[in-house]
Amino acid sequence: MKKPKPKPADLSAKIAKNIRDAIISGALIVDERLPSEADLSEQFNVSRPTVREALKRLAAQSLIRTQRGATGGAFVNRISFQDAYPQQITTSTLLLSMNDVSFDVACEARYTLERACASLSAARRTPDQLASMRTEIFRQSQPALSDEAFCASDVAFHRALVDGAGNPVLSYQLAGAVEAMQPLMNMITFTARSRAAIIDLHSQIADALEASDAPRVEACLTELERYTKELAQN
Amino acid sequence: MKKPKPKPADLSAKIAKNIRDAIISGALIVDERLPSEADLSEQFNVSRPTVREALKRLAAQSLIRTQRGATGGAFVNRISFQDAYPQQITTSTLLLSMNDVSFDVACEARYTLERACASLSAARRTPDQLASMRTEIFRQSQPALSDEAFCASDVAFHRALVDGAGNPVLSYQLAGAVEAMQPLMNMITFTARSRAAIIDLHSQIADALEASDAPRVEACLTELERYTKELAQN
DNA sequence: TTGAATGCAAATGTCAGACAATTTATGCTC
DNA sequence: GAGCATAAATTGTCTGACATTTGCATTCAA
Repeated sequence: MKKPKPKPADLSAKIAKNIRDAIISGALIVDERLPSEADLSEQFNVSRPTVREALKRLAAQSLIRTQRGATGGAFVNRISFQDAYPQQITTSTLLLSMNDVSFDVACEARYTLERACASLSAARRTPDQLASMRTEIFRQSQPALSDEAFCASDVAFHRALVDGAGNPVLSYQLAGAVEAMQPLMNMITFTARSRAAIIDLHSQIADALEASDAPRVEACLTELERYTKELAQN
Repeated sequence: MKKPKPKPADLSAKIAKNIRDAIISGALIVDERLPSEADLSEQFNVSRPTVREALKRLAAQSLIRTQRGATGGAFVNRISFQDAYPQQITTSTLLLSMNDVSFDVACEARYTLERACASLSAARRTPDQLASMRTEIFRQSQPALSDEAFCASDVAFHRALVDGAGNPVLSYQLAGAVEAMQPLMNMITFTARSRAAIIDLHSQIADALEASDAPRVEACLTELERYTKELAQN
């Protein structure tokens, strides 16, 4: 009655949750070494394989890392933004492909978030980031570029724009939204004319960022959103 | 020479990557059943415990689910937004706490993203979502509320605002940014006066959303960001 | 005395086989 | 035909063992 359906979690899941909670709460701090697998199996009263399954779950989330040898063991991992990117992107990509998210909805989310970065990026973008954008624009102008490579360059351009905001938290959150769109974008075939239109908007964005003209960046992004949706309908 | 440092991944990690790639590429489709653990151990030429470690890694990412019994096995999971929320929040929270992200940077990211939702939410928020916000505002006005409960209600209010945009992708991406801030917010002590100021802004936001006045929502959020940062400095 | 080689110990990685628990399908009985 | 018992398939867990890696202490030689 008290538990009508809350599934009776497996032992390895319970143990993983136990350790995960300890990490989140701060009871286990970064780089701290967990007890050995043998010790853990004794503490939790389970066998070593079960403990290992639990540790692998945590390793899959980058919460711990393991090291062999005499002073080895499992250590609480300092999750870096770099560690978190691939997972974030994988999850976002699968969310879009598995849940019948329409192109328009995904596109709207992406450009809405990106516009949010516009004013910060206009104020803070570094010369380096501007140069990255110009490089990608040049790459996109090569007619021999495949559609996929064009999309990849498009992603790189927009990531440089986002990184221009100089806020790592923002960059991380946006990575999922921007990169997860790529498989959807890959389904579009770009004509020479549509490429030219996109490149033109990219150039305007780069110019506006260089001039610290945030409203114009936002306007270009809005136009880019509209144009992308239009392309996707054909 | 070809591999200066690429770590020699463990067998269970290799197998997990193998299956994960198959899922991402679409070679394995949603709800498809993987071979049994015995079959997999034969296919990959490893023992069953090793296969199981690999499957647990995938289960930790919600890529598969397992079921016992005669017709049981491991099935490709349809990742729902609901599945992805907790992971997204856990990762975001740890990223903030483990990487010395300053309160200001996290706060800026959060409110920048939230402002991005303002115009959509002003146009689309449902009466239900407005009611949720009013409910949270009322809750926040109870003087007996603990600081932690006040923060939790604050999160609920802002999530209703974000959900008002009616874009699940946006809601998902924002969840990480908003919820991950909570541990940082919990370190603030709210005086009666600061609570009143926050509640007043919340009310203004709800009013502006009801009136579909997007610019005013954005202005209030900006003021709320400024005020929150000010509180954090004391 | 110093340095390098060696061996030991501790820990994770892997394997093999067995049994338990759970769920479905099957076949038997009435 | 319905209901019940049984069997089969599959994951969950345990036990024990061996392989591999790594750090450290010890030992031996220069």
